[in-house]
Amino acid sequence: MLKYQQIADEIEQYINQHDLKQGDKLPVLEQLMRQYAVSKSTITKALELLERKGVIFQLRGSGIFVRRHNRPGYMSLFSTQGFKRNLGDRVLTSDVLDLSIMKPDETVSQNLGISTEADVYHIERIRYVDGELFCVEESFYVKEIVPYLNREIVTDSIFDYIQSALGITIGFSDMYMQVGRLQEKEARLLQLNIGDPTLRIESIFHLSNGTPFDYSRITYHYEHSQFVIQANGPYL
Amino acid sequence: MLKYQQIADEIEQYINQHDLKQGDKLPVLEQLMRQYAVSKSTITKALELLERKGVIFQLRGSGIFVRRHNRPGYMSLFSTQGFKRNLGDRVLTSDVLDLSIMKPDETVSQNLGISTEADVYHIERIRYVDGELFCVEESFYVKEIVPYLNREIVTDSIFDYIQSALGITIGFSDMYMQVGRLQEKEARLLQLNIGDPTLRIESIFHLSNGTPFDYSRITYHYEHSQFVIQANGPYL
DNA sequence: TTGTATAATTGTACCGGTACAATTATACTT
DNA sequence: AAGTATAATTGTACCGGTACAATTATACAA
Repeated sequence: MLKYQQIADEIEQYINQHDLKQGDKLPVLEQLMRQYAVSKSTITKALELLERKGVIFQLRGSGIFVRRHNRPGYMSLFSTQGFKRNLGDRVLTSDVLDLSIMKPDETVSQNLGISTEADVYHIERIRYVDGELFCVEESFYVKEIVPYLNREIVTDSIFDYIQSALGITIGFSDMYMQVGRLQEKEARLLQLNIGDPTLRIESIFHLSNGTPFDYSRITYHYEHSQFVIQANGPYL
Repeated sequence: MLKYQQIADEIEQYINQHDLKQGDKLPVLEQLMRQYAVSKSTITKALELLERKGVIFQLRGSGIFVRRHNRPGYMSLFSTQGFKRNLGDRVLTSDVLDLSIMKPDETVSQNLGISTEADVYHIERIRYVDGELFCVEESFYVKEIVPYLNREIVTDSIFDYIQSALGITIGFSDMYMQVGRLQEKEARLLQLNIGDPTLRIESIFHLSNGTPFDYSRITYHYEHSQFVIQANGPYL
């Protein structure tokens, strides 16, 4: 494991364990250097990670401070995208409605940048947070990249599997979101009514070399989904 | 202006002017070093900025590549938060419904971390993108930090003003979003019907020293608002 | 007490370097 | 043509350093 990641993790743990609050001051850079016995740039790198993650903010001439929003019940928008971690103490479970191999239609092949003749895994799941209906998700994985999936993997966490078992590293994702009304099938699955409000997010996940490998459409239960996004500058 | 910001801007311009597409390769690091006559770490910093912004991705052993999503009509979620730039060729205009000084209620004072006795500016605007109804926004600015606002400033861009004229630097923001149904007043302003779907985003903007100075609530017209978020790893 | 100049603190910009792992190109074999 | 070892390419991790601007603390004056 990389030094700066390790250090970032430890600092974050420290913050959580000591239940530090917004504005609380952390040890100064030089102190952290000594404490972890690494160079300045390594500490800087670790702190930068934490800053991006919304865990701290740094103020030159002053110090390093804890950043913490104060609204329980809001999930990070990014933590719900394919990852079962980072939901804090909440439990994410799934019902698998479908797991099959198929040929993609025009839209899917377009978004994944593959031919309509290539194989894709098709997965449909209902997801729950603490037992409450959270969203329905339909996703497509390029079979050439993710050659094998089974019900167990798909019930748990697909992303965990493809990273740990297949050694695939995920690079970045594009998420497209819009608000709309529920259609018949979605409404039935979410136990809501046709025409009810909903949030839809389409995501395209890319390997670190830029190849798309997963296209997914998530439809959220509007009453049980609220998200927080911690954004950073620079605001130019 | 900082070197690495300057370089980042120039590289981004280059990409746009030459209309490079996803996957196109940029000059290698060493070439960029020579080209801009700066050290490796400065180029690295510039590229890191662009990577965070979703403009490029880097692949070690291979090169630096252009990243570009291909859905016109989707606005970056962050560019619509207080900034009139970065909307591409789209035009953002506003109708100011109210601009007044008042005492904050409990909710507002809580979110801004001030007493209910402190003064705040209250602003209510309807916002249009290319003339189309986009959202209604109600925002509160701490008067002690932003001592003066007028109708002209508020019609244009508040953030531009407080940064350039007041020299205030914005640090970070927390955004809370959820989907719901329109209430009477919102529906009227957005020319929609009561109960129609909507996206609501509350934002708290902080100075770079962590002090909140702006709390705002935006209610979006669900038919004219679709957003893109370009996310980066690491996905652990 | 209140302001004000001065000094100490502290993170950031930028330089230059070494080592290395991941990728890609090349040469070689089968 | 297709695989395979080898070398060249290329970005990232990490080190250590100087200079500086923003903040905060200190000492002093009004």
